[in-house]
Amino acid sequence: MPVLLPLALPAPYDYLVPEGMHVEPGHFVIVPLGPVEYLGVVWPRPEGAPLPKIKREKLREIIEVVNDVPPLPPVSLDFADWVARYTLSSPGMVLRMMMSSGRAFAPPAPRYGVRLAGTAPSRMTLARARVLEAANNGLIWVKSSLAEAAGVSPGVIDGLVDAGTLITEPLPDWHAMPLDLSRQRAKLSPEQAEAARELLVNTSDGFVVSLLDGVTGSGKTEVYFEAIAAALSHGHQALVLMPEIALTSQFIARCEERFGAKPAEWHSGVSAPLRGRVWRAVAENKAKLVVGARSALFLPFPDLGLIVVDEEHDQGYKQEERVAYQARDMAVLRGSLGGCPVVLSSATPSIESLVNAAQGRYRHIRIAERYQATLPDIASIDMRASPPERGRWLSPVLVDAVAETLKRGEQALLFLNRRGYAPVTLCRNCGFRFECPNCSAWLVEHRFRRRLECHHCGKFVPIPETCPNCGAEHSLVPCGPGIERIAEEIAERFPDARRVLLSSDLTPSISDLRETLREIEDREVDIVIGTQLVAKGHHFPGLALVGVVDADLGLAQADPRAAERTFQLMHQVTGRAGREAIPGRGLIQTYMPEHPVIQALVSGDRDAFLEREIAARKDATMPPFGRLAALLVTSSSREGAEGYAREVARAAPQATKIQVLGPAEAPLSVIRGRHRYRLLVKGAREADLQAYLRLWLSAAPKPKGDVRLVVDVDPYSFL
DNA sequence: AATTCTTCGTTT
DNA sequence: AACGAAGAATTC
Repeated sequence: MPVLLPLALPAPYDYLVPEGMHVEPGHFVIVPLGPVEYLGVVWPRPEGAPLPKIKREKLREIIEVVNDVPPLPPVSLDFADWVARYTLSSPGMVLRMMMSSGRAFAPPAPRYGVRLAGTAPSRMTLARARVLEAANNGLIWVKSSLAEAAGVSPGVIDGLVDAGTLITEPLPDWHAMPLDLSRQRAKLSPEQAEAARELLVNTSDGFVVSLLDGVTGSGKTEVYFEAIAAALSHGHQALVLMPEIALTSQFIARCEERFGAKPAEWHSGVSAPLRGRVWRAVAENKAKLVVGARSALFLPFPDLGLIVVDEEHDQGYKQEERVAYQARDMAVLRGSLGGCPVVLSSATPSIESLVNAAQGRYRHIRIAERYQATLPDIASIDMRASPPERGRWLSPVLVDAVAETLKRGEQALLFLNRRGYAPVTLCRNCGFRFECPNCSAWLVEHRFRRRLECHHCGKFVPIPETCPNCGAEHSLVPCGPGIERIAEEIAERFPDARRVLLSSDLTPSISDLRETLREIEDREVDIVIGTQLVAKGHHFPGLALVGVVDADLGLAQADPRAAERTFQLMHQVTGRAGREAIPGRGLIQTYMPEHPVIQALVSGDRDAFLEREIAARKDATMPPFGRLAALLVTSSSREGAEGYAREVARAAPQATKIQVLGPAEAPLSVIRGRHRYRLLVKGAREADLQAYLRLWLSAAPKPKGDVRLVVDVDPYSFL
């Protein structure tokens, strides 16, 4: 029997099944490998596949079947093979992603909760009465959640346990979510109702991809909730993928409102024991609704009836390290293998998805109207015509708009997609610039943490007093703005406003971030200053003005998706303004107001911009009209990386519809002390890129020494 | 991933 | 000759 191990091996290994043992594909088994034992999964042998070519006497026996873990469903095995073939990674590494919950394979630690026993405590207090009332439903409660529900401290619960009023009982492994599908759904506008009707048709019969394309604030979530409700009511499981899991608290609250129960969460912030329980609950078909980051796609759903990819355009869906995959695309693959409908939702769909919709592969559902609100009025600020004062970064036009907004008692948001205080620090005396010793990048000043940081390797040094090059004192000057510097300028200009700075490096825990977001929602803040974080799908009801500090930042990159990305980001962040009763306004600071991206944002003519962008992609046969793969060669020595990259390039086979570009030194030529060279493979849409790459890599010499080669199919980063 | 095998250079 | 470290090869 083939057994796949969660290791970087090229294929499953064969094992003998001992007399009396019964195994099926998907079963977890313990097998010997060399001198050690591993947990692996019995794998199906593809039809017509050659029997093992190794000598029969070399085969060893399976040690045992792990029966207390539910087996991987057949669709998961199929999915793992497909993902491995598509990404050119080893199937074992994909299996590792599927098994990444570790704890699921240890017998689950018994957990205890408390239940009301009936006997009243001899001493009754107000707090105890509240607990009794909350626990009156006869259910078993987790201690901490009972304390929270009753609004008392955990000590009160322990006191009642000692008094015998509450008794300790084992908790079930998973609270089968008491889904309430009979709930009154939110009132849908006629346009939403029509979109929901269309979506329900699309998602009622097996694999179909729907692109739910609705302007920010059009209520896409309510629309796809209808499809989720339908899948759940048929008894299927449903999965919602989100790009930024830190920002899902609002979504979870809405799920609770709509379905009467919290969905299972799956992301890096979930504790290891809970991940184990979620994994098992998914495999046992007990967890019916899962919300998660891209890795949730690899959970062992036995009966998945719907996949929703929210904010499908988001770059966060692309995993770069280890197995390089695009979760949005793999979601479509998972849907097709499982015969399950897929919904891609966005206010600014990716060019890839729009082209797929236009060519009929996806069904396009558009919602043009905002629900109970109008779209924000967007204008650009020509920084050449109304420049900021020296050493400042906000144009007088934007400052006035913020002042006006505050006067009306409304909220303003300033967006700059650059962490830290200043991107470069230099010496006024000798011109020295602080550079990372391990990377070809400047050190970014983080004034809040009083240090210079490298954003690529994490190295940091305290901000020195004197120039390390010429020794001059007080000669170091920060150059250019980061988000902390904008916060400083805002603090100087609006000292009385309540301000909050949101940046991924300043908000350590997910719960802190959620708390801050709640404060903003509850209007405890007047001005929000933030990076990327604030652009992503969070709804602030009091927000009237969004100011983009530097719209040109993303346009400078030599990246085929730079324009698309900038448009999406600007559109998303300005779309935060003006919901519900407040009309919104977006102001975009730029030195090139005539740029098509800025023009498209200001005029609101998305379609004209997209048409141009699509035509440009088509001309250059860039994705989705052509296919790309990137090869990255790294080594601690420049010569080693360059030399091997050239050898690999020389081994490239001839093919009519595929060309190889490079090698070229990567734009970020050194990261973490490793020199980087890139090769780009460009193929026609119909070309079998994976077959070509496999042929090529088998013909290429093996990397020697510390040289590494990684393949990235459908790359999104060109650095 | 973990272990063993191979190679090469150094030490006694 | 013996030892040890580093890198390559193997595991079914």
